[in-house]
Amino acid sequence: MNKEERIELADLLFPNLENSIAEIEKKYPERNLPEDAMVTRYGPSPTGNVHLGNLLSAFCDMVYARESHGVFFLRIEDTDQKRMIEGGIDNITSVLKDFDIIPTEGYSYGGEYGPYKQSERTEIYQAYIKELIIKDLAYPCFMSAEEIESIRLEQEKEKTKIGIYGIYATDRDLSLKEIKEKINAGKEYVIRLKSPGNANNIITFVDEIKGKMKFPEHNMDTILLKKDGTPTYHLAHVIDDHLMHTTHVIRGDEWVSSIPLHLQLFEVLGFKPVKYAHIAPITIKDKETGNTRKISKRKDPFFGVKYYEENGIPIEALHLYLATITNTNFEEWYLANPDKTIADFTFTFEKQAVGGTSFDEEKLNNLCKTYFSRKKGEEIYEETLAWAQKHDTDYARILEENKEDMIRFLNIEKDGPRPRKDISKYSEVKEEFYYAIDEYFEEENYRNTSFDKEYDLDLIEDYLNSISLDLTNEEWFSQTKDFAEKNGYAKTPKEYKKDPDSYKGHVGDICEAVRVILTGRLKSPDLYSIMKILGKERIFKRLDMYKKVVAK
RNA sequence: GGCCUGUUGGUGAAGUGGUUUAACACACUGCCCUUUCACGGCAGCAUUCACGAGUUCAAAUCUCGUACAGGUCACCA
Repeated sequence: MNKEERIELADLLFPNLENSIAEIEKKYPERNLPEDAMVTRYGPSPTGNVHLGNLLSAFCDMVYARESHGVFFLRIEDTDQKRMIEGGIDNITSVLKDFDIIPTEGYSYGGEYGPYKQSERTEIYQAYIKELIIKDLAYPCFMSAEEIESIRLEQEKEKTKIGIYGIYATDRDLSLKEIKEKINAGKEYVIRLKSPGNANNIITFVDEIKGKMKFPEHNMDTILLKKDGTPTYHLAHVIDDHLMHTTHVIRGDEWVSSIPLHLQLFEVLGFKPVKYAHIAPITIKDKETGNTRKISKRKDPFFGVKYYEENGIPIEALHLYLATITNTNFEEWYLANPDKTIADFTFTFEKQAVGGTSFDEEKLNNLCKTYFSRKKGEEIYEETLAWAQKHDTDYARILEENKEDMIRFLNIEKDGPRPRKDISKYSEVKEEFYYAIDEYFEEENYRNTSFDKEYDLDLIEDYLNSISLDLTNEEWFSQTKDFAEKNGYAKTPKEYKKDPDSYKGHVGDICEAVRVILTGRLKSPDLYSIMKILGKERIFKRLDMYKKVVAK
């Protein structure tokens, strides 16, 4: 085909395009940003639930754009209408919102570089395809699924590379006449790239994360436009990221193998290529096989984003975990800087893992504890309440009714430099502080306490009568020791251990009895703080309850 | 099978040719602190970096081979 014929073909295939390439390009001017600013994008396809890996890549997009004062936009990649699921798009936007990963631009956020939904951009892709046909870099291909399948079988047998290329690309050099005949006969077709590559050439490429890589040049006549006129991911990616002036495409490792194709498309279309940063997959040990593998939506519902929400893992703690996966030096920095947040950290591609990253639940758990330990009681209260309103409305009611008490309980031992780390999830607050709520405490009625140990309840009653609740912690403990001594108990466990026969016990035994009576358990945060919050009236009420239970 | 990428302790990992007798964190164990539990402190936990060969005065770090693992090879993204 000569150029005139190709123009005729292009017009025949795409007769009614509204805008020329020149007009399209005009609508997407350079962005007015500082020189080093990164423009990143999250491009989910609304075909299922969002999982941890998706979240990680969106998180990376966000932090890199934020720290370089760039742009992070959301683009819905819905070119495959068949796989769309109902509510898929809304699900994506709401998950991003819930997880506090907020684009600065894009679908549902607005911006000048839209539309940010690929299904609304079909004509744009077609305009570029039309150009490629004129330039002899794309062609209509009429091969049927059966033909392609038989070629594949043959290639498998011959042990050659699988795909449509070279001699297998039978429709590559059809004449205009032949094409017209096929179209008139009602044959359906796709548009394929007329790949100018030679697989014997080696191309080198530098990934922002993985570093230098070598590949054979791309030589497949990859499908660019599907039978229904919509683009494949590859075409849409290259055109959109060109027009939207994306500087860095941060995406999953699974895309590495299409780098040669994408690079070739940038070249063929005359675009400046983006920089790529391929994130190592989050992996998990498969329970059945014992092998490490990438997390999957189907096999690991656990890694669906809902899990975190439902179990009350704080979003910020999850961010912390994503940050430790993103940059291997983050965790150490965070621990060394107790007063700083993620936004103060500078992420770099160099510090990003190259191989797979195993999901470590223990680590997440620990990060959550650190997160809670750094929060004030008020904050924990508010966040827990917000969570409970969604997932445990009964507890939300209780929290609201006991707001002041709860905050005081949550603040116990928060003043010092070494805060407690006993909560890792919102859902644990209820269990950890059930004794803070009279209603629960009465219900529980020492259910989890074993009564094999007998306490001198008269003595404890005397003690509780004698102790004032207006003391400092030091004064209280010193008085408690005095009380212990007066009543035949050792002042310290050490003294007791030296000469157990001379004492009935030691001060710790008295504290233990009080602790069991007031909280129903052997372990608790600072006892005197609890006593102060409860007040005398509730203290004696609990003592009476305890007596009744023991009497049974 | 082709192509690409990995492989460091119980776990996540730092490490880019020589102050590495391999950081840090999690987990675990022991001790200390202590009214309990946490928190915190100290100590222990890889004489060795999948294996084999090579380059070098010097290798976890560079090269090659082997094994294993992961990814990918759709009119899905």
